[in-house]
Amino acid sequence: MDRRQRKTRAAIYAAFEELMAEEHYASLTVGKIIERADIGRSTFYAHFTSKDELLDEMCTELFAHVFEGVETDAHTHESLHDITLESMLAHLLYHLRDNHHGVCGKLLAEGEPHFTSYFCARLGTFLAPRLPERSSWVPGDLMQMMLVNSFCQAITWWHVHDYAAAPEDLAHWYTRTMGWSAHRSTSS
Amino acid sequence: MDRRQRKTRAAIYAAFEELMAEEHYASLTVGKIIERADIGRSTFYAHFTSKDELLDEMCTELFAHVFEGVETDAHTHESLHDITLESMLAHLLYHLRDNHHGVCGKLLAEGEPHFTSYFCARLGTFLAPRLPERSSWVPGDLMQMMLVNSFCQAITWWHVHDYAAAPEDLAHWYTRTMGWSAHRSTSS
DNA sequence: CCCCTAACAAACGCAATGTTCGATATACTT
DNA sequence: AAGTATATCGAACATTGCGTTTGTTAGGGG
Repeated sequence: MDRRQRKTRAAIYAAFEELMAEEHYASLTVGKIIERADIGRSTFYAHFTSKDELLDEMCTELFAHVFEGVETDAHTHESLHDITLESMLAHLLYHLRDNHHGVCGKLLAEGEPHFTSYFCARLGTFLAPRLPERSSWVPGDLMQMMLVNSFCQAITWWHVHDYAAAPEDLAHWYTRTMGWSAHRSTSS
Repeated sequence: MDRRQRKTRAAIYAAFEELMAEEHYASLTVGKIIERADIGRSTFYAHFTSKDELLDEMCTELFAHVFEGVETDAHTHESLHDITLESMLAHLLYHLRDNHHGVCGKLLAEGEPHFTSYFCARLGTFLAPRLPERSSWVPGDLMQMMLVNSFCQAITWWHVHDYAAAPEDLAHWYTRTMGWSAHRSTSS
């Protein structure tokens, strides 16, 4: 890729992250982004069609880091047979807190619909194979929606409380509330 | 109140509900509302400062009907000692489905942040005194957030599936998933 | 070195917001 | 029934943000 393109892309990303730390995503405008990034209006639109697309692209990267990071960490730091769902979730929470200044928690807390649905979808595919067997008389998709979203709520709560609790505690509270504290992860 | 005011107010409400049934709340504009209501622009702003305020006002009315309806129904239709949390929730679901063509489910499904937080808050005050005692080592507000939001997810799921399931079933699935199916309501 | 193309600035049309103002019509009051 | 108050109208206005277009400039890659 052209060096100029890389530069402006980086500038946009940097401005975007700065601004997200300063105000709500909903109140961001393309005008603010290009001002902060110090680029021309038409240049922005040469790279992204909207601020939502910018967010999408950032999510793709971010989720790749976070979720893949969790998988590798889980296999590295613990004996394979000690991987519980709870410890996986604790790992995930570490990554969510430390990546990009907890932007995931922030966006969830803001209730940003785009982001929330995107994040829930990704979290769903991550959790689905790891969930314990549940009573078969509850529709699976309903069950998954509730479980995934409860975890999002936990993240939101964590963010609102400035990440004061330990990730392990939060993971424990979540798994306990959902009724499978000591379950062993079903995936390798 | 002046008859003229009542009339325009009613026209605005009617137009608003019609339009909400036709498209997403987010895509509504003041222009569409006044066109449908057939009133002048300045007239709208004489009554509401924005479409969000219109929604807020509608929520206040709607929630009053729904939640109060549930309370009176519960006391009317069942012997006092047979009131379980699950049956309360089933009642609530009946009201949510039948009031204003399931507008609550629609707005929850659209992930409208304003509405969702408003609804969750109201649902929280409704559920809080009725929840079973839970393990004290999970922060109470976190627990409530997860429980309340899971119920919202259940409503969303129901809406997406065109309210095909019976309210009793949904309430049962929810209480089972949250781990207190047969609990007796703690409030009278 | 030269061509290619990304970036730029400025301006545009568009859509939606929320406000203002004088004229008109409608409702309460007596 | 007449008179007064006021709600509505409608048209215009400034403002903000969007997304696009244009010709020009500056920089990178072959």
